[in-house]
Amino acid sequence: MAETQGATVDRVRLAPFGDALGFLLRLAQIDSFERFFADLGHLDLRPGELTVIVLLEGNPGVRQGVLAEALKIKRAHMAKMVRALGEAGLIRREVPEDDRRAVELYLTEAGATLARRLRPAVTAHEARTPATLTPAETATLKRLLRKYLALTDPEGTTP
Amino acid sequence: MAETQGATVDRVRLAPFGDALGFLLRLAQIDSFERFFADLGHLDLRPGELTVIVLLEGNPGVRQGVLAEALKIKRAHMAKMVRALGEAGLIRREVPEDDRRAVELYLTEAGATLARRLRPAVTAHEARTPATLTPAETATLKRLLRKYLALTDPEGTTP
DNA sequence: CCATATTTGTTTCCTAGTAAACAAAATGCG
DNA sequence: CGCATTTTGTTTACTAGGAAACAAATATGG
Repeated sequence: MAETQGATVDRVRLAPFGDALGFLLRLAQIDSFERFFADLGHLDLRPGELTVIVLLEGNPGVRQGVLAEALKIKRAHMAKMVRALGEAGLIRREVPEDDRRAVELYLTEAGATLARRLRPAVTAHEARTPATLTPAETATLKRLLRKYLALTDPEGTTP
Repeated sequence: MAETQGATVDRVRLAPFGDALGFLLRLAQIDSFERFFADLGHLDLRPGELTVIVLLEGNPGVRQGVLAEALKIKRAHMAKMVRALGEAGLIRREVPEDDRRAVELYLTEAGATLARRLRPAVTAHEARTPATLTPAETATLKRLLRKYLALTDPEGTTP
């Protein structure tokens, strides 16, 4: 038995958090993260880095601050990922002529090769509906999350 | 202007992540976290600690491992919170006679006083529907999240 | 044109949480 | 009983990410 206290856990009264939206969202994100790893963990790349690599394929030359904002992570954190990906030889930083504060990001050859390898796995993962929801329910869930977030656009673009 | 590149952000092509469930969940959790802080930030207590204090009011003597499992955090992390809350004089650790590995948690007087002060704020926060969703939509969203998570029980108890 | 303010990215320190190795207690099986 | 296994909690080292202070470059208002 993995959990001696399995029976006891059932009796923790989670009120007033058990049905809170924030709590459900946290659990759902943990679960979704596990799904992500189950499908893509074999690629042994961190989720954030995988995201940047794949997005750079469709957005060559994007400024790292813009990418950070689109992904809702802070510039400070993006700077660290950019450094790591640069040291790994997967991306190239380029300072544009017209604004020498900025940094534009491009995939290196190695990065582009990796991106081509990642894309089908990512696409397959996205297409897979969670086992506990029907496709219609998944669509409704996504629609409500977008509405909650005041996003209107189901395409691959930021709001 | 806070964001010079605001216009540029709109043109980051987020495909294939822009409509991914995992991405939407991440954004939603960030938003929900901000809502939590907007309502409860003035209590200057960390969210995790607030959760433990309020839950201990309804679950006196719960074992810390059981509480960790119910909240889906690891025991290692719960151990740190327990130590911090103990040092702050808010909870008391008690080793039961019949199992001297275990630790049962109780609120101290100071902890109970704090819990009484927190409870109405938490209740009010939970009752508040997000501005972008109708109450019916919020209910549907929660129901779908519970189904996604394979939880059946909308009460304040773990599944 | 020049001083001031803002933007961009980086660094440093911090928080939340995980993973792995561990010790002590309890359980189980010969 | 006695030894191996499991459970419970802790410690240490790590990852993801944020906050604040900073420097360089650019924009702006006089």
